[in-house]
Amino acid sequence: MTDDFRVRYAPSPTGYLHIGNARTALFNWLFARHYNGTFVIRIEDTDSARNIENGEQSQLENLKWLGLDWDEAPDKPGQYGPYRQSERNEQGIYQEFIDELLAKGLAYKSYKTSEQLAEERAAQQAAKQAPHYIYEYEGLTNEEREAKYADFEAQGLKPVVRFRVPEEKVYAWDDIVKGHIEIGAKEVGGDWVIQKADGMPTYNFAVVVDDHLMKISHVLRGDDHVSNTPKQMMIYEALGWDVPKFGHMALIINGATGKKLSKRDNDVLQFVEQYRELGYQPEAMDNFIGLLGWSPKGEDEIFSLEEFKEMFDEHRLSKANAKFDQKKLEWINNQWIRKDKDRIMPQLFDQIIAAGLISKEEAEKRADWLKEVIEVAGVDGISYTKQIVDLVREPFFQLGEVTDEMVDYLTSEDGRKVYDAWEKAYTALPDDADAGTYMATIRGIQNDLEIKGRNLWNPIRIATTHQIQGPNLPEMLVLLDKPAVLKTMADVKAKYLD
RNA sequence: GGCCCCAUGGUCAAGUGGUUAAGACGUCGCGUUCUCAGCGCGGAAUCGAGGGUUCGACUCCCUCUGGGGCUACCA
Repeated sequence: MTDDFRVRYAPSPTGYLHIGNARTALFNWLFARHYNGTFVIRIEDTDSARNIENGEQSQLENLKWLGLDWDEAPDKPGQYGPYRQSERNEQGIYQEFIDELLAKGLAYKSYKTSEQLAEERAAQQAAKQAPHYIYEYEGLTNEEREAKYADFEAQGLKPVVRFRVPEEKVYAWDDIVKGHIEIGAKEVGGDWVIQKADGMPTYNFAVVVDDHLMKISHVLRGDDHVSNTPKQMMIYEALGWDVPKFGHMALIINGATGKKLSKRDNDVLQFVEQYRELGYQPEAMDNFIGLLGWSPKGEDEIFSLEEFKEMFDEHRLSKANAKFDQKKLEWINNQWIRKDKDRIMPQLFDQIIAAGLISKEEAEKRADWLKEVIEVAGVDGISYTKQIVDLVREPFFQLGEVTDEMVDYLTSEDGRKVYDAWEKAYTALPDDADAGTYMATIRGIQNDLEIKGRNLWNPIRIATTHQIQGPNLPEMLVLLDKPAVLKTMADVKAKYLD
């Protein structure tokens, strides 16, 4: 580890780990690990009203699940702690710098009520002006201003602290992903709040203080922070601090709405947790997310975290927003599921057990059989492990309905002939016949009756499994219990053929 | 409205002045096969539009159009 590269992921515990956050975390991790730097996690919990119960814990847990680790965090204190802003605030870390700005006259106390602010804003909008904070102490001396403060205090008003924006300045930086960007100070909307009435610092202020104190060298974050950057640069400047390098990554877009992926979009699964429950693999999530807004040199698409780490190059970060492509995620997960079946098998067992198709004990007892069932049922076609349930249910655990179409196959002239021949042949076969034997038996019927294709296979398939389509029939027959199949056949015969 | 960013097929994207414009997902077709899945093969973009610059532009510049982000005592 070197101190040259110190990056951080700074979530606020207002919800569970979101795909967009996971991506920010992943790229920061990649950046840190690729350059042998330090990866810091800082919790930005300055909005107590929005913090949720298990937000922090759940986010960290899901980050771990994704295979990310960190060097400094609330649960792993380093030398720049604490790592929660609420705790840092309690220690007066922000207050110190707020006082400094106040003393230097670079910030001031403002007592305007939210009603006043709303009025001002409404008036400006009505006049077709951009909303812009109106400085209330224009032309006053320090003493006069202090006197006003005292007045307001006497009225019982609580102040916020606003930063006095140097309107004439222009802030510019060379963005790691977007290149040169410059934004005039007057565009930030006027003097902005650095400390709320409840004493908490605001995001744009705390982030600067913390990034500086934690010696963060590179800030990789979402595009949506571009317009915050000038605000933050003002603080660095006012406090005489060096500015870190910024990199603003393109956003992940909801394909349906075309907008930034939002927690309120119900048409897309938003949270890592949800994918985890469906049986997506962490490797697949990393793989997919790592390819959203970033591309490797070659033509391969399947990469492990370790490979991403080796290849990582911040210059290959994309500038354009990327739509979230669920289909591609499914394909990538399929690739990871198939990559190492033995590793996935326990998860598949769990899904089948959870669905109530088999008990845990029974699954263990018949593990070899269940493994075969999973394989034959078509595990190679699933997108996530939970899908295996629907694949194995019929005919291995339950029988489906016999549809009209199936009855037609069964009761046709060919169907009846095939059924009789099959019943005779199958009954005569040993209980442990293998797939080759079943295949040969069916081929034999084909030769004898000169019936082939669907007219041959469907009646047998339907009589034994109640299915008209499914995995290879001979392979299924090997896995099905012969007495049960005979019973199924007898029932079908009694109901439709007699 | 203002400011900022972006623009190669449905999607993710490679490509940094001269290429038959990679690859992947998805999709369509064909093949394998009783069917499904899988697998194999194949089809589909002239690079948002219009101007420039250049012997030559997907690649550079400008304008337009389109999309996105921000515009809180949220982060």
